[in-house]
Amino acid sequence: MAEDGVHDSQLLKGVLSLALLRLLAERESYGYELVTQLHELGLTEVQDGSVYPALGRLERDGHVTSRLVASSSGAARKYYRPSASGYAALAHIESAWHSLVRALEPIVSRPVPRKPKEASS
Amino acid sequence: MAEDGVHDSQLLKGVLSLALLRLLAERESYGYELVTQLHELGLTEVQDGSVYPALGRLERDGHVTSRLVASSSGAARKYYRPSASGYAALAHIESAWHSLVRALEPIVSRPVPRKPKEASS
DNA sequence: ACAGGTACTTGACATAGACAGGTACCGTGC
DNA sequence: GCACGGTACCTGTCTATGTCAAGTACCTGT
Repeated sequence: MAEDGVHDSQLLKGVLSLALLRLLAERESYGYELVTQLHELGLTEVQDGSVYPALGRLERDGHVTSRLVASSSGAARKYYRPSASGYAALAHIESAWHSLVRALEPIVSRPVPRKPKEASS
Repeated sequence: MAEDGVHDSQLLKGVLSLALLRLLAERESYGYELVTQLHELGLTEVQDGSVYPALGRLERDGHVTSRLVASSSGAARKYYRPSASGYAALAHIESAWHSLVRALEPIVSRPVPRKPKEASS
């Protein structure tokens, strides 16, 4: 068990763009590689079919720019890097993420009061 | 500033049911009160229009049971409490949440390498 | 009777992911 | 030369969840 890997699709929402932006801030990269990196981070459920559209959205919103680079070992790669607005968005989302984590902490980090049934002693 | 309150609708997805289930594990409650509690936790963006459907889903999925209780100061309240399956679901979602937080930590807790533009001295 | 707070419900709408399929490039083996 | 598998990307369809806005209903105080 605990063979985790997040696997709760809803929780991923919004987090993907955060992770992507953050990874790209670290260094320019492309979809295929980002998927691999996400998997290594433990986000094993993330599909490439989620990543490419996400990158598309980031680009559409002007948060990243892309350039095509021919590869000698397969199809051409589309490298992305954050734009100035991407850095701003990253800061914003990251702060929202921290707020969320902090907001949830008081309740999730407290042991669950077990009381599945009334212990009618 | 910092008047935050998460406000990134996508990030809330999936987290709402976690928070709701957790709060209900703490003690039986009803929609209106849960909304208030969430706001106090810092989840100020959560609308009652999100909470009631969420509670409905939890009930539909058998994770909570409800009972109607007349109130002497307004409309009747629908009190919810987790079922056995709700406790199981809570444990599951909570573990997924922790995995997610842990997975993101290595990247978000590192200072962002600022490089908005090539410093062409 | 009416205003206003309490409390729940509903429907139209938007969005992000999951999933599955398709395209295309490249080097290797035969 | 050609099939094959790995690299790389794109797209369409479906579903879940939230947002927003509106509506219903109960109860108390005036």
